[in-house]
Order: sequence, then structure tokens, then C-alpha cells
Amino acid sequence: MKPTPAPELIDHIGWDLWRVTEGWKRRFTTQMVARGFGWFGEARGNLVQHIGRNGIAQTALAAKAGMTKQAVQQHLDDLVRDGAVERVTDPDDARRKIIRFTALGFDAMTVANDVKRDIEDQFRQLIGAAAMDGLTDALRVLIAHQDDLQK
Amino acid sequence: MKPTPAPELIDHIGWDLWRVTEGWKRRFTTQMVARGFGWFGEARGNLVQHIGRNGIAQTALAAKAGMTKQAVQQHLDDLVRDGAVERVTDPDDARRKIIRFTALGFDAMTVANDVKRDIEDQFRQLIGAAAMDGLTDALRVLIAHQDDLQK
DNA sequence: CATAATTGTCAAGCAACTTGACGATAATCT
DNA sequence: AGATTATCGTCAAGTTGCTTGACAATTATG
Repeated sequence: MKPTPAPELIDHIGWDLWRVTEGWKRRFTTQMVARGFGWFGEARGNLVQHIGRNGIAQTALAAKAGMTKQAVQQHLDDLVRDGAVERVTDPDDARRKIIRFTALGFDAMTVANDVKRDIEDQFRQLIGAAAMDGLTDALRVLIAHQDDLQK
Repeated sequence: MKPTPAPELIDHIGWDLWRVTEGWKRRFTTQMVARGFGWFGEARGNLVQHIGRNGIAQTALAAKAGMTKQAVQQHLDDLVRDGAVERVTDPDDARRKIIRFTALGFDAMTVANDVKRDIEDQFRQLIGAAAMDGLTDALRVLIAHQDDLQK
């Protein structure tokens, strides 16, 4: 006697975005594990992508990654332990320590880039080249205006 | 002298997706707080959207939300404490407890739906109606094929 | 009716953060 | 110059959102 299955759940863009993003992350992590870089997890990937070719100081890295310096430090402890990056004291400022990729770290980044391209290609195959371009453009515009709609 | 082949970071779709998704979540949470539903946080929102109008058992809810029943239980403890849902023992099965919205819970869902629509409208204004439709379609296709590209 | 499965629960632990406090160093200001 | 102020990295502890493991109560199955 209880009909009314009623659509109480709105299908919203945020939910769609979340699911696709989760799918992307899951695939990326799976692929990195499969290629022997299992220590290159999700959180570390998000951090490590801000380390440039020439290295970066921890605090600057934290700012770029949008995390506290303490959070960054904890991830870096692990990354140093796994041999992906190294901490070098800045000769110009004894307080500062520069984070730089090791050879292993560069390898991981190269593989990560390959994986990203692979996933992107599969996306493109699924929805078509035109839709893929549209998707990218739309996301870029939204990102560019992220701060405008802060409120 | 730098013989580094140096893989500089490529701009990938996953990063774009992540940033837009984060922006969406941040805005949603901010708006819910502003409208007096600060207890309706991000994790709870993801869970609560699977509670139907007629309620649902905890284990079934966990399956829908893709979490363990223990994780669900912990969120429900909070939601019960905040008066958003209630646990009712199923008359047909004394083991089972049905999770149902209270009046406050329904209010929260209504407000949440409004907020979602608002954000969606702002997105549409930014990128245009056509691009918004394309975005939604693209995301839906990718979601639909999520399992195909499991590997 | 004995055994197995399911439901919810208690407990402990882990990952990815956070805030707070602090010593070492560098920059700025009298 | 010296004294204050700011910055950098670090140690410690707490929070959130999950996880795995164990278990009693209840229902389903042989």
C-alpha cells in the first residue's frame, strides 16, 4: 500500500563529477600499482605533481598543493623513505630544504604521465574527440572562475 | 649541467576533474552551512542521498553507498544525534533497523536540492547551456562505462 | 532442530589530514 | 650593531572518514 516510489534524489552534476573523478583516480592508482609504482598513491600523486624539475621548498609546495606544511612533511617523509625524492638544504637559506626528485622519482613521473595519457585516450574513445574537447574546455572554464563563485 | 630528460607535468583531465569536483563540494558545504544545515557535511551528504522516502536498512544503505556497514553506522550515529534520521526496528525482521528521515531530515534534503540546483545554474551560466548539456552527457557516458574500463 | 547466514554493534586501527608549539635561521627596524 | 619579528621545517597530538576483526541476536536453511 505504499506506492510513491517518488524521485526524491536529484541527479546533480556534482554527483556525476564525483563519480567520474573517483573512477579516474581508481584507474590511475590501479595502473601505477600494475607498473611497479604502488607507493605512488593517490594522495602522494596529488602532492608530487607540484614538485618541478628543479625542486621546490616544502612550504612553497604546501601552498601549491593547498595543504598545511605539516601534512606535506608527512607525505614527504614517506616519499623520502621510498626513495622518490630527497631533501637538500638550500645553500642560500639554511632554514629551507629543497625537495627534489631522485632518478626513481623521475621514473615514476614518466610512468605516471604515460598512465594519464592512456586514461585520457580511453575517455576520448568512449565519448568521441569532439566531446572530449568540449569536456576539457568546460572544465577549464569552470576552474578559471572557481574564485569568482567563492561565495 | 643537467642531463635530466625531465618529465614536466602534463595537464591531464583527471586533475581538471578533481579541481572542479572539489570546487563543487566546497561550494555545496559552504551553502549548507549558510542555510543552517552545517551538520550536513560532505560525507553525510554522500550517504544520505541513498536514503529513500520510505527508508532503508543499514546494510542495504552501505551497499548502495559503497561503504562498509560499520562506516555507515558511524555516520548514522551522528545523524541520529543531530535529529536528521531515526532508526526503527523492522517489524518483519527483528535484526533489521530501518533508517528513515525525520522532518528535519526532509528539510535538509529539500534545502540540499535547492543548493544543488543553484550551483548547477551557476555552472550553466558560466559555460553556456549547450556546453552544460555536453558536459552532463559526457559524464554520464563515462559513468555508464566505468566498469568496462575496470582493468 | 542443528547449523549456517545475516544484521547491527563494539572495538581497535589506519590514512590523510588538521591545529598548536617550538627551535633554528633570516630579515627588518630601530 | 643588537633586538625584535617573521619564516622554515619539525615534533606532538587530535580529528575525520573510513577500514578490518570479533560477536550476540535473530532469521533462514538443511
